[in-house]
Amino acid sequence: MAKVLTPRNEDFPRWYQDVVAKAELAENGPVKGQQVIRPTGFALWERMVSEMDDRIKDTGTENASFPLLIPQSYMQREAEHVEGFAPELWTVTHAGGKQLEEPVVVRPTSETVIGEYMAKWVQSYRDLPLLLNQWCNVMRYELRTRLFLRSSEFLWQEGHTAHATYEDAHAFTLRILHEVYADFMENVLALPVLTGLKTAAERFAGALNTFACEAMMRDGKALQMGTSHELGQNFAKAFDIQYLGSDGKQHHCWTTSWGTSTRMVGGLIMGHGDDSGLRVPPRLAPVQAYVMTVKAGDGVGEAAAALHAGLRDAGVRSRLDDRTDVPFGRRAVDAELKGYPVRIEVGPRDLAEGKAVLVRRVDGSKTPVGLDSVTEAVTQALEADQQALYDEALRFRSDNTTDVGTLAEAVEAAGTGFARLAWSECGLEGEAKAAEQGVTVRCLQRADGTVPDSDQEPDLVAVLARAY
RNA sequence: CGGGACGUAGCGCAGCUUGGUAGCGCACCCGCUUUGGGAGCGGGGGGUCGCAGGUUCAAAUCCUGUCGUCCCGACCA
Repeated sequence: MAKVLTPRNEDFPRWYQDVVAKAELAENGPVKGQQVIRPTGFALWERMVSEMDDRIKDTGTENASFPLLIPQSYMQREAEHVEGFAPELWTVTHAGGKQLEEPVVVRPTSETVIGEYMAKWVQSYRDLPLLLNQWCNVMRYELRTRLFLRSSEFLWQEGHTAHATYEDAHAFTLRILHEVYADFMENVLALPVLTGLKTAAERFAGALNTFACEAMMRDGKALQMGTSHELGQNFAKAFDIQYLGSDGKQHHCWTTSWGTSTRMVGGLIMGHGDDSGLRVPPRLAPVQAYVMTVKAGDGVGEAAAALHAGLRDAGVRSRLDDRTDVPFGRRAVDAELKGYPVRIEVGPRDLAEGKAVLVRRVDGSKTPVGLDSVTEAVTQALEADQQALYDEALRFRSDNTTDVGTLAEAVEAAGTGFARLAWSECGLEGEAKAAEQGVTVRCLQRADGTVPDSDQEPDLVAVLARAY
């Protein structure tokens, strides 16, 4: 078979670009760092949005929409926040052909505008918690960009909540991390993620603590897939988000914010893809089953259409390809590039035996299946392959995670994967030193892998890796 | 933003050293034969050579600048 993609082990970044291009996921926009997401890529994002949105709403959070443009003065109200985002801001200085009196910034994130409105909407402890989310685009100026992984404009979801107490805000931050983010990533994206606490160096600008989900890509590098921040009372004080408590006194709220972006599409590609292209986990897949005619023949088109209809009736997201003007090989290769979990091939030879061929993307296996049992076989395959992808990714991560005793060993091990080192052995100095060699502390965990409440806990483990 | 490489048709590239009317493969269009793993043959369309200056009778080719892309760093979802 002709080589369609640069092999992963030959040049991983090139392989990634090849997949993005050949699977028709996205391409560069006309302005530096921007991206055009094509229908095949956007369909993946839409499925992510759908699954994530359900989980977000299950926490009682409601969607709303806030403006793209933010007064520059808002950004400046929280000192660390401005400082952290200043290098990434896009600023609008003109409108209607005239210079603006106060420049406005294009949102890099919306803590500030939303904080302003939270302050209006929260009056009493009875208004709490206030749980908001918005799906939108944000812009951050970036020096080095890569499709999906880092672009100047990207799509995301940002949740913003206000709570009466520290405990409630803290608990909610972790609830989002586990019940929404990690749950979605592991059960839908089939990507095992480490959940942990970010070090001060990696913390969100203006946050008390940042928690994150980190996944391992197939080149051993880490990708931060989502973050959940407890903002303490920093923004509440900057934006005067106060409530009257049952004690008759005014109190500042405790706020949180949390986000996941189109970067997850990049994670999906690099977490599951192989030398033939994308491999999309069935629960996520916009197209789960791809029914294709192999070649023209008596009753072939009809049989394929019937199988397609049967699958749809059974709730399978099926697509029919009955084209006869494109050779079989090209269509098969294309289906593999796009990572459709299963393919049903129907040709005259199969029909003569009353069968179709079930091809599974995960392992490439081909199994003849009686026409009557195609739907059942597909359903079972989808179920099994969702698990197979997760298991494979988990195994890869375990095989490439090393427990080490010194910083030097950690940096060495991070060349191929994750290194686990006692935080007491690493420390802020070790973190800075590793950073010089392109290795960062991805997160801090307790020895048993659970998420610490703060970096002051004893016996924490630092996970070090190279990262995207 | 520093270091390196590269911008020639939608994609991948040759041509540049030694200036002289722009080429190849794939993709695209038409026809016929094909369709069980990127089909074959024949015919055809498409590029002010990233952009702007300069040198020259003449610039894809030489010079300067600029923009963009990729890789490595610094900054980051």
